[in-house]
Amino acid sequence: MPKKVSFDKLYEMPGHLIRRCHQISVGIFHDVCCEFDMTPIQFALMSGIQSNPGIDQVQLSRLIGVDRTTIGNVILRLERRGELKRSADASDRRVKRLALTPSGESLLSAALPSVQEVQDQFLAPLEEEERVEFIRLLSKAVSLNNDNSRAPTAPQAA
Amino acid sequence: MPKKVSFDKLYEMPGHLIRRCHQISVGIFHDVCCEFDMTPIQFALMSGIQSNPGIDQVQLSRLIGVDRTTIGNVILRLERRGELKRSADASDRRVKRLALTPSGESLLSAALPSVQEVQDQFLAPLEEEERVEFIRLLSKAVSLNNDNSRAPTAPQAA
DNA sequence: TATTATTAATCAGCATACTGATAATCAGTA
DNA sequence: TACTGATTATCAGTATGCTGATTAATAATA
Repeated sequence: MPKKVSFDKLYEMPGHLIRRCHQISVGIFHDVCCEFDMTPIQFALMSGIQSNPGIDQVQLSRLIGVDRTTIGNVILRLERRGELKRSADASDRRVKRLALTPSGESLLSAALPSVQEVQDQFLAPLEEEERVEFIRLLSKAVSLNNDNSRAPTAPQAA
Repeated sequence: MPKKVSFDKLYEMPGHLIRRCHQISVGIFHDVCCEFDMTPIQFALMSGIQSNPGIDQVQLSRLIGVDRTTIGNVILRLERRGELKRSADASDRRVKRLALTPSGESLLSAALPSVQEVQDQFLAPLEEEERVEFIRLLSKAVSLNNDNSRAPTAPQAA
């Protein structure tokens, strides 16, 4: 079969490999955490709220690196499920402050070991030293490309 | 502000870091390739078809690691734009074979240098040795986790 | 031949992720 | 005070990525 330059290089392109890693990581998450009926982004969002109760949507989106429009929809779903509550800010009527409900707190605590298990399972095929280096390189790529991101993180809120 | 275990570890979790990398990679793609009005997955899909003209949707989805339902929608959009054509297989009426149109071939060729530039830009913050190691670790994580993936690749078609 | 199993493509539905625009509100200034 | 600019949340629209189900066609078998 004919082969062209564009496809020969696809399997070596960081963009393609990262998309596949993301796909795999999300797949493992759903396998391991299926009993909690939760998505990776919902876990991140609830973690951010738990650590910063009363945070608003914009600050939360900067904390975990999720687009502010996207986060609005995620919050809506979690609010409907009763895992968090929105309340109007007293001095600024634009702001809606976020806090977990007791149900949300329980869910987050219950899911945490499984979420850790997801990370371990993803890294399992790598050698111990490779795991450390992989995380270091991912962190470096993320932090040094942060300004190029569509939803840059600004974790000063935490 | 209070901090909890779940959030302390988020920034070190491969799942979170990979999601952010993906977000950044896609963001750079759209910045650099905006003139081509194309998405990363559309590029991958067109590359796969160019290298395997006449491939069907299932084989293509296994080649580039995209869910078969998702790929149907991407193909539909590219067909409407005139970048590819679907034609019924003669001996198996279930199968629809895919091929790029001249317009699709031109688009792919024109975009290739920019797509390469996306990869370079993403890797730019890393040292030369780190880039090689990063790609090696990404490849290893992808290939050894392939069976855990929701859309495992099976590149025997290429 | 008739039945069963498998496969390719599609459909409905949901969630993430973005763009660009808008409404409401707040802060700073002429 | 009135105006301007910035900010928070939201809306409409589009694309990727999945689940589970369905339809049509093929392949394998009793």
